[in-house]
Amino acid sequence: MGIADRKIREKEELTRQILDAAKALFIEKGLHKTSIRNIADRIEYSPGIIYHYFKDKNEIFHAIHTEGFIELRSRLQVLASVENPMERLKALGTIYIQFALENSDMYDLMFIIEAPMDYLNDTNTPCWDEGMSAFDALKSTIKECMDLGHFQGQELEPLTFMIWSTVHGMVSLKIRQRTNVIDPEEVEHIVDNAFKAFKIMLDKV
Amino acid sequence: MGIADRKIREKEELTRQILDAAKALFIEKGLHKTSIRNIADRIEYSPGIIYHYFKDKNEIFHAIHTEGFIELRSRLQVLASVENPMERLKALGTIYIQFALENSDMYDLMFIIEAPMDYLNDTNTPCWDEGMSAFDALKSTIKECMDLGHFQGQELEPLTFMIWSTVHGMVSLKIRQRTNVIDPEEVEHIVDNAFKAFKIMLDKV
DNA sequence: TTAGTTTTTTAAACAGTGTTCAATTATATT
DNA sequence: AATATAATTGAACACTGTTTAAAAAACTAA
Repeated sequence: MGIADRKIREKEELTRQILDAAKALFIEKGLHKTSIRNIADRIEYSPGIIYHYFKDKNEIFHAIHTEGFIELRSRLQVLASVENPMERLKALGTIYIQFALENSDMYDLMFIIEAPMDYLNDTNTPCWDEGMSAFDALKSTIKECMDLGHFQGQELEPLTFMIWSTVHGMVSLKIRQRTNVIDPEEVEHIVDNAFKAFKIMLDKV
Repeated sequence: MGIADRKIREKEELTRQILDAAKALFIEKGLHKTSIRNIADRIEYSPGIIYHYFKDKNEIFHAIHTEGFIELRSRLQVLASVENPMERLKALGTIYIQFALENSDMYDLMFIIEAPMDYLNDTNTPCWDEGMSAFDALKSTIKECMDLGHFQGQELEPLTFMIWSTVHGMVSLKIRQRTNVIDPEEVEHIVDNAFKAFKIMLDKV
């Protein structure tokens, strides 16, 4: 059935249009100032149509959050060539921070706002797959470090969560404008310097 | 003028009523589900009245955020009796985390949501005083640690921001439901264990 | 080509949001 | 008691996410 195929294709195309419009508006106007009507306006459809393609706004947020993880994963691909696990761990942090600060709205969506997690709760999805696989990737790198004798006296999972928390903490304080505790001229480089401080620490233990 | 005094007192009383109602609703319904009309309903006034006491919703958020800092500061008072700065630093982290998890809506208000920072921007307030003084308190404890020979090769400010980021990262990932990357049964204690991992690290450097 | 069926899309409505402001009510002063 | 001042309200405005009956479009079969 060629017609049925085309219909499926058309449905997918509109789904993409909605997500692309939403994504573009997130960057242009910010996450909070993007409404369903804004998205509908941009794709030149009535607002109602969106609810035939997505359950609610949270599902749109979740879908884009998933695409953010795909982008992050692809950025982390280059780490495969880094042999030394300690070097790889540090490079992972650098890429993570870079991703967060270059795509702060996307990072916000992935790791700060409630919407994508609310979607998981609403649909009774027990696991946050995207988060889990990212966490596992970090965990396995840290495991390799431990196998080489680093981080002695530490447990793998708490340590992994702690390291993730450190970089998340830095970028989320920056994104949510809590870095104004420091000299405004220095703010630009504070995250960089703080991450350097963290790398110094990691090397010592 | 007794009448003028009473008028001032009455104005202060209504201001307090508004803030108390808002605070109570934040805890009962959550930050996001509390509206100006909810607050007005609770104090049995019309919604319009609130705008004679506060510029906008952000100012209410900011005012309560300030009270959160007073509460946090008072909790940190006990640290004065801890002589050893390393012990004090670790105890500071413990109290900070406890405060955050016991008053997650208040923590959200203080360190995650945009509203109080938006208020500072709207009113052209250059400094985030509450954040700065909390940061300075942390900084001076870490300075004492460094004077005793800890954290060699580190710069004070980046290190301070890094340590803050670590605890902030842990609690904010928890508060915004990103801890579901771990076995649900372990989630309860993950922040505790991660902070233990951090303390082990601090002791080694 | 026409008639009937199915799918897609819309417009309007609902209940809510923050905010503003003219009109009203209450209080204080002369 | 009349006037001036301050406090409070209610309705309106321009939004928000979401639902749904109705209209439009597309497809199928005679």
